[in-house]
Parts: sequence; C-alpha cells; structure tokens
Amino acid sequence: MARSELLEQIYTIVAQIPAGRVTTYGRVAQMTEGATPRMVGSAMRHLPDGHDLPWHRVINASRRVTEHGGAVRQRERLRAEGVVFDSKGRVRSDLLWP
DNA sequence: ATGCCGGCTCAGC
DNA sequence: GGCTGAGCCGGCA
Repeated sequence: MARSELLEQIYTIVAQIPAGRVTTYGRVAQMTEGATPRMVGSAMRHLPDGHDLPWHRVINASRRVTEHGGAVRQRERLRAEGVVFDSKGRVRSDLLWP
C-alpha cells in the first residue's frame, strides 16, 4: 500500500469522526490497510494548509490529548464541541467513536 | 546514506 | 490505572 494512499485513507477516516466524538490514533490506524499509529500522528502533524479535517478529534489510546504544540487548542476545540473530560483529563469513554 | 525526533502503542510490572 | 522500555517507521536536516 503506497504511503500516499494510506494518507488518503487516514484523511478520509478522520473526516468521518462526528462532532462531539473522538477516536484514537491506533483506531484510525487499524481502519487503514497498514498504517501505524505513529503514521497517523505524523499525518496530523503535517496537515496541509486549508485542510478541513477535524484533527482535534483524534486522541491517544489512554483517552487523553497528547501534549504537543497544539494541545491547548485541541482541548479548547473539543470542549467547544461538548466533549467532556474527567478530572484527570481523560475523555468520557462513551464519546469514543467506533 | 545517517541520525534524530515525533500528536503512539503495547507488554510487563 | 500509572511507569517504563522497547518497537516502529516516516519526515526532515
């Protein structure tokens, strides 16, 4: 599977995540044909300008927003969509997208 | 080519 | 659940 195709698949999948729901890098990776969680993270990091992808709806396997440059913005966006975090910063498990 | 750094995950404690 | 230590592998200098 060509990397460009995997990238396409990743974008397509992320675009499917409904507002107010989240999923993990690992889940997205499994839905593709061979991408690894790190590739998904990398794909989110290097998103092209003008993208309309809900990148903020992708979190890590422990249901937290990984610390990185845009982590604060990411949490803001999620909160704005009604995503609830518990006291430890973990999102409610029932908000996970299959 | 080489080396280092990631928006990760999983197994083992 | 939390902490640690591999694996893994594309991107970029």
